[in-house]
Amino acid sequence: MDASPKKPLSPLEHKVMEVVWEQSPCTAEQVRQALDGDKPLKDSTVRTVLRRLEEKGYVRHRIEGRTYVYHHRVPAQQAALRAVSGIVERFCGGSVERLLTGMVDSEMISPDELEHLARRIAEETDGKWR
Amino acid sequence: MDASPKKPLSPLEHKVMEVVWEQSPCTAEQVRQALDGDKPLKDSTVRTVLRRLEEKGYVRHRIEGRTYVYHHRVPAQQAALRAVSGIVERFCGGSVERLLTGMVDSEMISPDELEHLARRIAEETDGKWR
DNA sequence: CTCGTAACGCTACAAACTGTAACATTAATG
DNA sequence: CATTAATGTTACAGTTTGTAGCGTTACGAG
Repeated sequence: MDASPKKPLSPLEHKVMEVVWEQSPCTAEQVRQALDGDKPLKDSTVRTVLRRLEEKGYVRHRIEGRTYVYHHRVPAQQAALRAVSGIVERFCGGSVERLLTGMVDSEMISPDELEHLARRIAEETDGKWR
Repeated sequence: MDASPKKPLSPLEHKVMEVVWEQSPCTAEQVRQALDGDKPLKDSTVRTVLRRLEEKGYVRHRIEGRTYVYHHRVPAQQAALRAVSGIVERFCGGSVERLLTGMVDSEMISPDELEHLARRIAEETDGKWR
């Protein structure tokens, strides 16, 4: 089977994915509209990107009537994790600790908050598993 | 001023950066040797990559005698954090919590370990500041 | 049944990025 | 001054990205 996608997303692909993640099942046209902003893309452009995303394994489509309805294959969070673990791997020599320390140092999160979250998560999973 | 680099690194650039991060100040030749493995690169190749890395703001060089000595401009950890925060931003809607939850769910780190680290980090920073 | 139209398929293409490198220049050094 | 170690300059093919045009086709309106 084709494992989860590992290829990185280009900026535009990313924007498209954001829409897909948010709108769950959606058509190319919906994506196009969601993205229109300052620079409206041609529908063919959007469809190309979606096709590439499908090739990369990020989305899949089903046919409804004669319309392609796309939906993501991997949840945003999973994609994020994959990306993060890649980063941790490459930049921090695989040390999650160093990453967390860094997140605190750089004030991405406060020590307190981190501890809080950690505890909560521990509790939750604890309840769930044991 | 040129803010810290935001451009992503290509695979090869990344490998080079790893060497630079590890060997601190180093020459192109040193990098080349560190990378030689199965596929030795020409020195000009390495120098090109280093130059590009300098353009991207990841390294800087000083001249020693007539040799370029490179050193990183941003520590590996900082680069990692920058990357991670970008990810959290884009994939998780800025929620660090969701990221952590995900890291636990995906077993990147166990709940216990996370709690442990969190506590230690909290203590450390606490001790450092107050 | 005929047409306009909505949707998709296929193909293209220039710009930027990557990996890789050859060749030119230049400044110490013996 | 010739050799050589280092850098400067330039190139180039392959891939990725952003963007899109054009062709085909199945429906629904008339």
